[in-house]
Amino acid sequence: MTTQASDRADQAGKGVLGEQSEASRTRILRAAAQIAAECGYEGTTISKVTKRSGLPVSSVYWFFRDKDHLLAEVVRHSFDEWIAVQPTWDRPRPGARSIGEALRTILSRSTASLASAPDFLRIGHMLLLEKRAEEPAGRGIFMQARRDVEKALTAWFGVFLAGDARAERSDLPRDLARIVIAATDGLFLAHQIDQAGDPRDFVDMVVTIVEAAVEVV
Amino acid sequence: MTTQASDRADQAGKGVLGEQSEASRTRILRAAAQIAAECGYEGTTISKVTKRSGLPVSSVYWFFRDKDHLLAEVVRHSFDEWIAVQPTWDRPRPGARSIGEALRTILSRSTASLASAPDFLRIGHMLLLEKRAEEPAGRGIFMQARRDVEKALTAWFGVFLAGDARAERSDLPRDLARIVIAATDGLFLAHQIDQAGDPRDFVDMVVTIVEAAVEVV
DNA sequence: CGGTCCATAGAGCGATCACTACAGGGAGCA
DNA sequence: TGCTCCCTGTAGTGATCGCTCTATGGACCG
Repeated sequence: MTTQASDRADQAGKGVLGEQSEASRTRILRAAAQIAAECGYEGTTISKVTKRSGLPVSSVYWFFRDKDHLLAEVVRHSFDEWIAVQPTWDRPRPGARSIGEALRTILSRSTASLASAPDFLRIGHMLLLEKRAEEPAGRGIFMQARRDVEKALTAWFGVFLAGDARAERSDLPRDLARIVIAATDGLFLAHQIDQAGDPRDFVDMVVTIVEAAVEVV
Repeated sequence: MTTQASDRADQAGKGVLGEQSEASRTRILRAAAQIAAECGYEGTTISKVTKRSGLPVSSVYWFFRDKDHLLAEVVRHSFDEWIAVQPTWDRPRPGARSIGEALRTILSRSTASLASAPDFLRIGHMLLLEKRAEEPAGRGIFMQARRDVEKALTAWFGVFLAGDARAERSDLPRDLARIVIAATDGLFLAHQIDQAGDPRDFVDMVVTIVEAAVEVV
């Protein structure tokens, strides 16, 4: 899941855009992300994007094929920004003693960034909730990102539990990964209501749940 | 949280509509619920509603003030339908021995109906995800419904834990209620991707989590 | 039969939608 | 100076949006 070239750059055959060009493209993406967060998928109009970005409609269609591809790139761009600041899930931190401690370290950073720039998560959830006939391009991108995260989390749990007696149940790491993701989804949604909720409480909750789940199983 | 009279019935001063009238109103609500599930809030257009319901636009505006109030009534109607088939949360079932067993009984019925008619949950989640300036009427209705459920769940846990040593921590029942709600949200969302997932697995998961949480705290 | 009210039918309003066409400006190179 | 290419500016397309208007069919009451 890495950033691919835009529609325009694809046609030009180069992955590199000029400074001005890149800046304009990013301004459009940011404006679209904000508006999608406020008005939803269908509520995001090209007119609003041009007003907020300050760029004309022709610039939007210069960089992006149509509205659908614009929003797909918003999801991709936002997810790439998020994943770039994540700690590596490849293996447990060397100093970690318990699974709870290790998980807490990672989740603290993940949720902190989730609270600051969750556009891909917000828009992705919107796209998951709609079951329309012709699915938007952004939906596929979000689902792929989700699968990647689940895979990484599963691997992380797998490595951590290696040598453990419970490792015999081969689907335990995957179940734990799904619990973490589902808990993140549910509490991200709860956060939309109760903005005052402390992210650390959220982390405590998830860690408690996972520790307990490992204990019980 | 009970069904209120519609805009039209309000003006007429009577809560009762004729047979034909009630049937038409319900057809419009059902059509709007389906379309909102497919296309989202802004994607729900009066034109689509008239096509699917078979009733003309004038009938829609006869029963509902505008699009916003129509969708608010969809949320209310769907939630009322759901709550009507729920078991009472007032007190634990007499025969239940453990909190896990009691919770399992209730959650089994709740999730079974969630899988069949979750329109209010789906639309409600959409409304929660959007943080627009002027909030839709349906959002307030959904949040009130949510608070009612949290309250009932909190009371249920409170009664169940009465006399327990842990009852000293007065916010434990509320925390448990929020865990159940967040887990339901998260796994409802996961269900949108993996339609094949067995609801019973879902119940097992939540029960395990709550049992563990009670144990650990 | 005429009067009243409910619900439906359908035309049409101005505004906005996604998107296109095309001209023009500015930086680089000659 | 003139040519080229990238990006911007503006005007406009037909379609559809939410919503209003007026007319009408049918049930009930006299």
